[in-house]
Amino acid sequence: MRVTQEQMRENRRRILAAASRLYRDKGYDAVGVAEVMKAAGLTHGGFYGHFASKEDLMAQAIAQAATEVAGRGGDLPAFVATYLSPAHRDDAADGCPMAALAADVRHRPAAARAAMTTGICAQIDRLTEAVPDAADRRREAIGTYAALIGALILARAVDDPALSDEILDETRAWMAPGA
Amino acid sequence: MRVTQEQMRENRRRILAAASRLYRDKGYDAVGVAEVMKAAGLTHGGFYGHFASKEDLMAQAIAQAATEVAGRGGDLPAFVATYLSPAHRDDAADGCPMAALAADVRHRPAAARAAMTTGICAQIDRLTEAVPDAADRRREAIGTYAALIGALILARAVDDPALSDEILDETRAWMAPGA
DNA sequence: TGTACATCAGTGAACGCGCGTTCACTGATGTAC
DNA sequence: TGTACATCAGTGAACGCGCGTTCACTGATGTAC
Repeated sequence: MRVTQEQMRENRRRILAAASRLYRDKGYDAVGVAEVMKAAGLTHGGFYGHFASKEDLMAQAIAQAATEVAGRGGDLPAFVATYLSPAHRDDAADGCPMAALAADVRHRPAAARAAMTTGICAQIDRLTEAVPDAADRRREAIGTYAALIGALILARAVDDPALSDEILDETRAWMAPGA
Repeated sequence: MRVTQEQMRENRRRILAAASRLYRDKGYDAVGVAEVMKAAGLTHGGFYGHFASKEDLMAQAIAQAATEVAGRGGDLPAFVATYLSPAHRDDAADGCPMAALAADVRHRPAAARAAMTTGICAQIDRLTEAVPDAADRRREAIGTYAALIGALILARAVDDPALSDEILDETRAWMAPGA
């Protein structure tokens, strides 16, 4: 059943969006091609009309997610508070793709790593602009980014809710001693 | 071919050690039971005499790795420098199990998460003791730990060596402004 | 504008490979006498 | 101490399931006249 060219582009967009959500939620290895296609409202056979392989999908899903992250204005404390919120911790599917996938991308082929690198660069640049004028804005941005991602990963790994909350709260307090 | 009881315990130790190394190096999903057994010098059939399942092995491998992490004295700057060194980044197999596996453990069964939680708690406690006397030693320990793990994960994810080095160096400098 | 036909996005059955797991068997260990 | 035997850690072939990938087919789209 052939579909409109526009419908085909829309289908491709839905596949990427579904893959991005599922990968962040469950991890790359736990998500199959059939599951992604079903989430996009299609059957698995048509997958290879859009992507060369499952690895190709992952690289493109990361590339797309990396460009989506943008958007936040220059309010760094507000960004930090949102990033280290329980809501973000508990909703990885709609959250930061780097926190969810950066550790995994180490084991993936070059294309996925390249897409991840682009996203990390962009995020560091964005954070650098958000840092109040100071001598080492980029250093501040990198350190802050590392602490954000590390705290979110630790808070998600731990099975004790109180400890998880403590990691989020204390990391936030540690980064903004004045607040 | 039955072996000595002591040899059996030694074999079990070797399986756990091989699994711990392989998981840190390649990730849990990429390492098969047969590969672990081969690395331990055995054949795959004997695996289930030692462990109930692959998941059971992972939980026990994490539990063991978590207790091994100990050892560092109270020299926090030296620990940070070692942790954020290129050598540690490039040798995940022998490196920090939390940086390698914490993001992954979110998708694993309860036993693995519990073992990881124990390890993270222990590491935070150890860091807390290493922090010079201050009002919020535990806060400092948690924030430092988050930054260490986040920086190492980012440095390992990125495919640009210069950026990777920069992440390690700037995070270290950011955490110790006085040094 | 209307018609005939070639194109091709999507379908779903099938393939093949890898991996976790099982099991009959082996032969050295440990024990009872 | 030596012998006979039961135990059982390890072996390797085999099973079965899931998943990535392929492919013949369908039927709506887009195009040539």
